Amino acid sequence: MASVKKQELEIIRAEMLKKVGKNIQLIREKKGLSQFDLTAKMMGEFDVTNVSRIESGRNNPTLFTLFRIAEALEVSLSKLIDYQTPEN
Amino acid sequence: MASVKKQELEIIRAEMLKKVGKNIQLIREKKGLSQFDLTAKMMGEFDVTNVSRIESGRNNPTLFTLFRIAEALEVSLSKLIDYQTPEN
DNA sequence: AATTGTATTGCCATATATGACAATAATATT
DNA sequence: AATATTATTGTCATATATGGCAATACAATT
Repeated sequence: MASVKKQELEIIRAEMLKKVGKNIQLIREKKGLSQFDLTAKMMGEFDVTNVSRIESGRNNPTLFTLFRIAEALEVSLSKLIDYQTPEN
Repeated sequence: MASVKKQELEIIRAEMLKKVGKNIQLIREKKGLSQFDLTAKMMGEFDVTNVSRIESGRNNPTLFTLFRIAEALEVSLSKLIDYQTPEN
């Protein structure tokens, strides 16, 4: 596993971030919340621009950020990042 | 929720990180792997010292780091960070 | 006690997530 | 079309996760 090429790793990373981001966006929209609404429900401060960047896979959020988003969306952390590596 | 005090937020964060870290450690040990073994199974490079810091809750790992750990431990991401906010 | 494997801690450098704000784009809604 | 709401993108500053390495601590075994 550690032998994955750097280029390849970047692709895996991008794909995963995009997938989880999309999932977050889906859950948010299902709840009828705007990105701003979400930040308003989050514990502590969170800038709305970062929601956009996370949902589009541009940012690689920290566990604590994911935790706060999950809380605000009233779903479990597991549900939020529900992701399985695609089978080959 | 955004009205949580900064001090309080810090406590919630620390508690969550510690819990998830313990969970990771538990899964790793159940698989009979040392921290070093884990890094060896991870995609790309990962420094062993950071495993220690994550497991003890000192670090706030990124989603991609959690993803790589999950892969190496052969569990789903959801399982890895399986965490529920304690009921009041 | 000595050795060996494992884990923790400290330090520094680099990369990047986030805060903050402005500008632009995209999407309703009227 | 005009306006309002929402989302995206850019830039800069700050905080911190990670890479890398050394030193120390801890645990188990002999």
